[in-house]
Amino acid sequence: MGRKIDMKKIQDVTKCQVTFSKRRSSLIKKANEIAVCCDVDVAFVAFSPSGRISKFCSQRRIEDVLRRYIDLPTERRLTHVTNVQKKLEKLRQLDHIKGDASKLQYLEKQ
Amino acid sequence: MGRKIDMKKIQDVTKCQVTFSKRRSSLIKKANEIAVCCDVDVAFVAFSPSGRISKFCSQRRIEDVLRRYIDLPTERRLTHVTNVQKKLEKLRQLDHIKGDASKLQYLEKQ
DNA sequence: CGATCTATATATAACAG
DNA sequence: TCTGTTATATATAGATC
Repeated sequence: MGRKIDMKKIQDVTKCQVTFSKRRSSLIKKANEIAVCCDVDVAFVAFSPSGRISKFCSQRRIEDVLRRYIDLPTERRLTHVTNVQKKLEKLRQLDHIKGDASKLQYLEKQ
Repeated sequence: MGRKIDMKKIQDVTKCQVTFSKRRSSLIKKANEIAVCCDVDVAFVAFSPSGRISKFCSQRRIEDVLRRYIDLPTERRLTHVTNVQKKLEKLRQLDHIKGDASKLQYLEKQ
């Protein structure tokens, strides 16, 4: 979408805020879509460095969904790490070695 | 993206699972992008009806991010409902008035 | 199920006002 | 900052294997 950007922190403060605002809207929109269409309870929370908080929840009380997760037995939580997150973690390790995020991400998709 | 679908629960079980799987991947990918590019801590949790759990967190321990939110004073949390969520809620009310069956599902969850 | 392909629908970076 | 436009990059429904 739009011109491609590197997978690294946006240094320009204004540009970073604009990007955050736009992407947050899209993210929440999609969270709502998956919640409705796939009938799942979804909760999303984001803390910005400046202390701002963004959240979305498909139910009335986000606390219930979040606590439902936190209250799970530890071993149950650990077994539910998604494959996608595993891939992301693998990517981070590669990034650390080669130091070029955008190139590695391209490789990861192959 | 792809052929448009209605904003209502996908009745076909197989189709619903496929859609959930695809959209979850995209959602987590975007959550990671906004976390990195905008330097924010993000947490995402989803409970499917069948009991499956999906999560993503930009930090090592998702519990920390979720609890960080839950532990906020109630009034602080309430003041941080995003404008997008407000719009979604307003949309639901309008939908209710118009009586579109597929949109009534929103209200049921409230 | 999971992967891949293709035609569309969306998302969005850069820009303009 | 906020809104709107536009050119591109992504996401994804449906189909097929």
